[in-house]
Amino acid sequence: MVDQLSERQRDILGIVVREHVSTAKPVGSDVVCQLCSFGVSSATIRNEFAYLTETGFLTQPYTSAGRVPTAKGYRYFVEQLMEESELPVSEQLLIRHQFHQISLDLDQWMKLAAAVLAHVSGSAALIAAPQAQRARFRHVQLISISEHTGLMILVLQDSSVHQQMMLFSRPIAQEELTRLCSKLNEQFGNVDLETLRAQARFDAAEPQAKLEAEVVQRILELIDVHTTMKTREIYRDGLAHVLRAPEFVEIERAREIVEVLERDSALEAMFREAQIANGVQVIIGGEGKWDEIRDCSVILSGYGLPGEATGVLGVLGPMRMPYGRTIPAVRYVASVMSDLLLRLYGE
Amino acid sequence: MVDQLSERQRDILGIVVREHVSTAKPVGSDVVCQLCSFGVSSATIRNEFAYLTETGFLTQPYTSAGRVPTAKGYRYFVEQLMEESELPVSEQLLIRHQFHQISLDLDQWMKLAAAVLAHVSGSAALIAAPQAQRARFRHVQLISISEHTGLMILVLQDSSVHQQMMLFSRPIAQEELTRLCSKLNEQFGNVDLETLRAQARFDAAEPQAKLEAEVVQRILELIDVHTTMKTREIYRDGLAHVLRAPEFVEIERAREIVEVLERDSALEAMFREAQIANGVQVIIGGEGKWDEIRDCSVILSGYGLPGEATGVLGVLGPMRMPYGRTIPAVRYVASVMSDLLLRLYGE
DNA sequence: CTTAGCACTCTTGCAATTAGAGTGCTAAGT
DNA sequence: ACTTAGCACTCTAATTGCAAGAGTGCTAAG
Repeated sequence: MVDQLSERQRDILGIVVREHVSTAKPVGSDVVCQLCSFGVSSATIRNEFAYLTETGFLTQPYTSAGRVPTAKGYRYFVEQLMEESELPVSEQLLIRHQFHQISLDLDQWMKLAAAVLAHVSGSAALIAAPQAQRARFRHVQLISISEHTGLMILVLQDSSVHQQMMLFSRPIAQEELTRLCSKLNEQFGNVDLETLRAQARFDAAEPQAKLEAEVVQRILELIDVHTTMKTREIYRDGLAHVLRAPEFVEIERAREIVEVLERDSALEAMFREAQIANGVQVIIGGEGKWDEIRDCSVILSGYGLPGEATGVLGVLGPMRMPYGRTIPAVRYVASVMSDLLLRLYGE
Repeated sequence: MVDQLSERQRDILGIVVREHVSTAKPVGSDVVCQLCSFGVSSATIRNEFAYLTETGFLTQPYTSAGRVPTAKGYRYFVEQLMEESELPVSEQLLIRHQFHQISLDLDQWMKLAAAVLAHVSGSAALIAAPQAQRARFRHVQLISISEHTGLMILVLQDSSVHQQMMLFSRPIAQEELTRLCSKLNEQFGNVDLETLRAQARFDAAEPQAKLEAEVVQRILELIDVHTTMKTREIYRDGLAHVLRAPEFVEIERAREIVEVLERDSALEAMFREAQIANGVQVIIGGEGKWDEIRDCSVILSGYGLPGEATGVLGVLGPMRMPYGRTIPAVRYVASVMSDLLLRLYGE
């Protein structure tokens, strides 16, 4: 990315990107000529085109067609040329308002966030639930369902609630479960995960408290699952939007994208990168790593409370995307979600 | 549907359906002629074609092409002609095994059910979480998050767990919350919903127990939401499968379907019907009611414990669908889910 | 360095043609 | 009265050719 572009080349690249984004067609030299402010002829533009094509910022779909930006071209545009246009304040307020309308519920928020993001971006929206980096025990409750089954409810320090069924090897009454829970809640009240783990090992050695040992075991398992970010819920919306883009008229391409969007593991791979980087992350054309989305771009942003609980949200759309509008939109929704989480998890 | 078809007409219709399902192309008279057992010429078949077309079981995509079954044709096939071929026992066992592999967790089961259904049917799988017809209180827990916020966890008789954040108008400590919960749990232990509702009205009149009144209020709200089936979670999988069908090469059609599959409300409308009927329900070509899926079929089945908690699952695919295989598949997965729920909710 | 001019390339759209599939009808056969 | 061979007819799908147009690359002159 050491290529130095002249002022004019930058301008031309910018024009080509903007024009191509809005028309979806290759951009010819005289179109640029008419749009650009410096008075030069289309022949000059053509010379510059030749250079930009040689250096990999543009391509031609076929010999002697207009030019189309490459992934490298878009990248340059996003990093150097683009100017972001914030969401209009009225829309910002509308969004914030919608979140405050609904109840204080993470699940609802996630769905709304996906819907809002899909709406403002016109692309497919993705959002992964926030996840704690390190989890601490807060509360456990065991509820007897039948003689041999119970429902365990676990609340962690980050306010996440987890539930799991348990099968008991002997009949156990609610009273015994309640007693056990009181004990555990008191005992583990503000204990570190490591301490808890040590405790578990200790308990396992003592055969008399079989039930307790098992419950503790389960608690640890759930915490592990919660922390490894393998299983977090991914919310999607506006999937149909991407099928609107002309680059997906051939159903094959469209199916490929839908398959990626459906496969949690594929998305997690991208999310992982974005969660580490801070700020908005733009993946253009799969960046060589994800061939299935070679003509898509993904705009992601982490959100949440760093160190406490963080998630990832963003959009996936055609590479030919209005970055200048979409990036601020993603950033804004991320900030709204962060604010909400701050309220939810307490200060 | 009073049309009487002769033995031979039925046979021909069956052949056309089966052939069209496997080739996706209009079926000509001599193809049928070669496939049918009774020795008649293609001219005779053509005469029968004319009748079947007139009575609305078949159509021609254009004058002088082969015949294609109409929705009515498929309907007749499904109800009278089709013979179901059960899933091979090996596959049945494999499926059951998969469910027993994973932990005793409804959410996991739903995801797996969707995946399995998508896999065996080769279409898009849909599954709505089971929902209680009438809900009874079982347990409530309030956990202090910060001075002014608390997390309410509500467990109903059907083992469903609900959570909601609460904002307090005055600082409240965990002790007070715990005390309140104990009281409520004892008081409402096995109380009917109606009694609870009456209680709430009574409480509202007494100003001194503001917190308690609000908690009870929230509990009732959650139960309402849980029972109205407006909000239950819908799991999807194998969405990309339907884009494989040749009827969706024109992206427009494909987008329409994806839009329907994405919109919860659209699916709920269909689910509602299937939940009432028992056994497997087949909706062919939208049945005049849902134009967006005019060339799709939906196969649905209720599952769960009637009177206790029931859900709906099924698949959506092109109208040209191997009903004889798909219907048993849906039925089988529904039965597996019912068995699992029986275990989960206790006998 | 810029630009006018021009030949060249490639797509796109349109029309005409052909081959083939499959029908519908008629008239003859059983 | 049902069946069937025969045949004209219709419509699609694939191929071809052609003309228009867009846009380029190159060259030579400003």
